[in-house]
Amino acid sequence: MTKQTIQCPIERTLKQISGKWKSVIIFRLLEHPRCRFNELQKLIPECSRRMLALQLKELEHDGLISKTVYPVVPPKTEYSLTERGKKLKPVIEGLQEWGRIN
Amino acid sequence: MTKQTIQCPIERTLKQISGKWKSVIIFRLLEHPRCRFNELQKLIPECSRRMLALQLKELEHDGLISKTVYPVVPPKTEYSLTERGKKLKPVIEGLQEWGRIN
DNA sequence: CAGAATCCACCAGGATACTG
DNA sequence: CAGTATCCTGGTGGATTCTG
Repeated sequence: MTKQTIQCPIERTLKQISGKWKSVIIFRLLEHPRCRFNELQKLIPECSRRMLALQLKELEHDGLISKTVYPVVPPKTEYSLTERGKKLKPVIEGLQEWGRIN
Repeated sequence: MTKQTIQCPIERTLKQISGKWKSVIIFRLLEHPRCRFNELQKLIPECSRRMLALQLKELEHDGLISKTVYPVVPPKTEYSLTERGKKLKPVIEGLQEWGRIN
């Protein structure tokens, strides 16, 4: 988990979404709800498997996404945004929009 | 400057505002336009002078803030948001708001 | 006052290999 | 398939000192 400093709300938000791949993961999950691990991998090929796992774990810990594990062989998991995570939509779109026109 | 990866607009935005202190600096400059170096220091006491200087330099390089240097002794500088930087206001407020209620 | 320079510790993250 | 485990390196950021 990232370092401990004084926390104003902006910082808390950024801590939760600005991990190296978090914003992209959230963005992908907004357009592709219910993604499997490997699907996310393909959607974000520059992100290593290790990093993807780490970031997903943090996002889950922060309650932004939830993981469903199907007890089948071979393993199958699905990731989706929680309600809390979905509330980020306008914010993420704001970031997207500003980045697009600037 | 931060590392080079594939750039979707969100990432570009986050790169520019999510340096360790950048969002806070921007936030402070939204409420306190035209701040001197030491004033910012006092507004963000947990940020070291070194870091403040580095972050300000990057923000300036990215065209989010501008620096005015008055040719006086002792030195006097003032930092303020550029137009481009000011456009971040709704985004920053979105981050702030989400962090506040979540 | 407003920084720049230097030194150093730590850890984020890549590459690779292994597993239930 | 969906992850761990381990090893290793470059970069981030703190502390301190110097300067125009």
